[in-house]
Parts: sequence; C-alpha cells; structure tokens
Amino acid sequence: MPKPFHNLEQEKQQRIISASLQEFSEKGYEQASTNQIVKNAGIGKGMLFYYFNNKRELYDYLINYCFDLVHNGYVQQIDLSEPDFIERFRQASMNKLTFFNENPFVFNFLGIIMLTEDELLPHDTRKKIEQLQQIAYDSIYKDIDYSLFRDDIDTQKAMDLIKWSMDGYREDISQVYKGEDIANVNMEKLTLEFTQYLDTLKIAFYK
Amino acid sequence: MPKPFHNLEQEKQQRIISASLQEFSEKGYEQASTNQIVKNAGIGKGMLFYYFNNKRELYDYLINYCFDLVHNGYVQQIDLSEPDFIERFRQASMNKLTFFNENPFVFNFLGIIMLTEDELLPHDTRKKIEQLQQIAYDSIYKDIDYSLFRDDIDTQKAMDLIKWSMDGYREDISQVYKGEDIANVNMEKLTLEFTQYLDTLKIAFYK
DNA sequence: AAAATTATTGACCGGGGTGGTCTAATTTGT
DNA sequence: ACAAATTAGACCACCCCGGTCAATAATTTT
Repeated sequence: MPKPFHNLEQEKQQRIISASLQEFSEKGYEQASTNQIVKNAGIGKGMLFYYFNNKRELYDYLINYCFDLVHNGYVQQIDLSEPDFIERFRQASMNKLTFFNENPFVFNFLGIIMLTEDELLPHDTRKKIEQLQQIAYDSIYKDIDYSLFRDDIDTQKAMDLIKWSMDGYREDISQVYKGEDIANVNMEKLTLEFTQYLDTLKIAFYK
Repeated sequence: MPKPFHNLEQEKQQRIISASLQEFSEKGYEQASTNQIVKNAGIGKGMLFYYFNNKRELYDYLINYCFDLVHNGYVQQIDLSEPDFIERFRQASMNKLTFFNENPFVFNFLGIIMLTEDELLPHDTRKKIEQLQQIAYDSIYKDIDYSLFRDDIDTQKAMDLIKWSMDGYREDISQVYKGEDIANVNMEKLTLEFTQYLDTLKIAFYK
C-alpha cells in the first residue's frame, strides 16, 4: 500500500525491512520499539511514519512480505517431481538453510505471528497462515513413492521420524553456524555430512 | 541468600518464583518488568524488594534455582544402568515431558540464559552451564550397549538420528498439549504412540 | 530559474511504565 | 503490651514510547 516506500532504492528498503523484522521478532509487537528500528535501519524517525502511517501498518506490511517471501523463496522451490521422500526433503532442507541465512529474521518473525492469539490477528492473516501450511504440507508429502519404504515399517511413522531427524540436523547446523554467512561455510563438507545422514536413513528405512 | 524468602510458605514462594520465571523467560532480563511480576505473583511491590534487594539479585537467585531443579529433577533421574540407548532415551524423554509440565518456564528461562552473551553473565554461571551440559551428555551416552545397533550403520550417526527423532516427537507433543495439565492428557494413548515410534526406530536401527 | 512537489530529519509532546524507596499499617512472637 | 517482622502500594525521578510537525533539503515540473 505505501507508495513512497516501494519507490525506494532496494538497499534502503531492505535495511528498513530487516531492522523491523529483527526488532519485531525479538520483542513481539507491543514491546518492539520504532525508535530502535529507525536507529538500526539508519533512517530518521519521521521517515518510518512517512512510509507507514503507524506501527500497526508497518507490522501488517511485514506479515504479507514474509508470507510471500517464504512462499516464493522456499515452499514453491520444493521439487514435487522428486518421488523419493528423503531426496525431496534433502533438497527442501538445503533450500531452507540458505533461505534462512539470506533472510535471518523471516522465520522467527513468522513464528511470532503464529503464536499470536487468534483475536489479535486480522482474520485474513489466519487464513493465509493455514493456506501456506497446507501448501507446505502438500509440497512435502504429495506424490511420494511409498514403495521405497521397508514393508515391515509403518510408512507414516517412518516419514515422521525422518522429518524430525532432518529438522533436528538442520537446526543443529543453524545453531552452530548462527551469524556466520553461509558463503564462508565449508559447503562441501556440510553437504557430505548431510548425505551421510541421509544414506543412513535410507539404509534404516528403505528396502 | 535472602533469609525471609526461604521462610515463606512454599506456596507463596512458588507463586513468586513462577511469576518471575515466566516474566524473565518471555521478555529477557532488561525488558522484564518487576511490576508485572508482583502482579502475577499476587504480592505487593514492596515485598519483592524486601525478599531480594534488587532485580539482579532476583535474577541470579532464579538462575541457581533452575540449575539445581533441572539437575536434580531431570538430569539426575536418567537411569544410567539402562544399556539400551532407545530405552534410556525413552525414559529421559518422558521425564522431561512431565518435568516440563510441572515447571513450565524453567527450560525456557535456562534457554534465555544460555543465549546471553558471555560478558553479561557472572563467570561462575558459565561454568555451571558447561558442567550441567556435560553431565546431561554423559547421562545419555555413557555405558551404552553399542552391540544392539546394526553393523551396516554408523552407530554415532544412528544415535544422532534417534536423538533428533525423539526430541522432535517430544516437542511436537509439548506443542499440541501446551498449557493443558498433563494430568488431563490421555497418558496411555500417548505412551502407546511413543512406544510405536520407538519400536519403529528399533526395527530401523537395531539388529 | 522559479515554483511545486517530494523526501528527510530530529526536536518535541503527553502519556505511561521503569526499578526502587519509604511510610504507615498489620501481623506475629514473646 | 510491646517490639520485631511482614506487608501493601503510593510515590519518586527518570526514561522511553508512538506519533507529530515545522523546518529544510533534494528533486521534479513548469
């Protein structure tokens, strides 16, 4: 909605978005300080209220911004044509890792939103959340080739366990490399390690 | 250290501790409000500063309180004589679940502490953290019977995967039953489901 | 070049919350 | 009955809050 904001140089726009996401995701809506935001963004106080009429409008803008970003930059990137569950999940996890590195506060911000009580959220935001969750769910479980799994194991349970495993691994990695730019991380070593875990999972759960 | 506080009726003492932990774990040290604490604890403002001379002293008291509680109430309860990794982890997970339910803010509070930058923490607190982490690590990995694992799988990787799986399951459960008293939860059904996951893990990773 | 429009800053506002104090009242112990 | 321990909350000076606005600088239009 805010016209002047969209005409801004990308870099300044990003600085404002980034500073806002950080502040909101660290403190929540009420506790977040617009003063802190403008300071971190390196702009004057007046500008923030020139681009957005008030705190709430900024917040709502960020909600939509993050939803679109996660949708286009992460969920939609998942390769639905890959029938191997573990391989599809591998690709999704790697995407998530780089996405998280490039947009450090987006997931945390959305996390805060999803923990917000129903009454405090605009009605259509709730719907957006559910839609995105549904799409994300489909992107992971749709058109999976179940015949790869061992017959003596409940396939759904196996998929749950694999999902928890890979999420746990990814979170451990995020934790260790927190703050460091992923470009500086030894990617080959990391990918190799990841592959080893995946191979182990395949031995354990596949025929 | 605070003499009058220890002589308090257990129930009031608990109310104060609980309200403080909640506030600190939700807002962090600086943002936490002593006014909010006394309101939630149902005591007058004066009392808090009668028991503890200032905010920091309360905070430090809580740190020690939580460390001791986690150590005695959770870590030390893990049965080191159980050589089956999955079984030991099962017992630990169930303990953690009930502990978490009885002390809802303790883990979150300690989580905040561990994310605090080094300079802001008393020196001996850092040491306490590392000690507890070491003990917890030992409690999970010491004297495990590795011969139970399949020979065609890297045992350490298998244990990592199992750990992530069970942590993921436990977190999902916590999430779903968040807020509800665990006494009201259908424990048999939950235990059964947990066992099914564990059995699946055994089929997958054990000989 | 002049005028009009847009972009930008930061001092400023009333209001509300901050950690902490202190007085005055009540309860307890003897 | 009296002293000591316990309690509540009004009060303090201070700081920060979201938001405004007048002054100016930069840019665009004429």
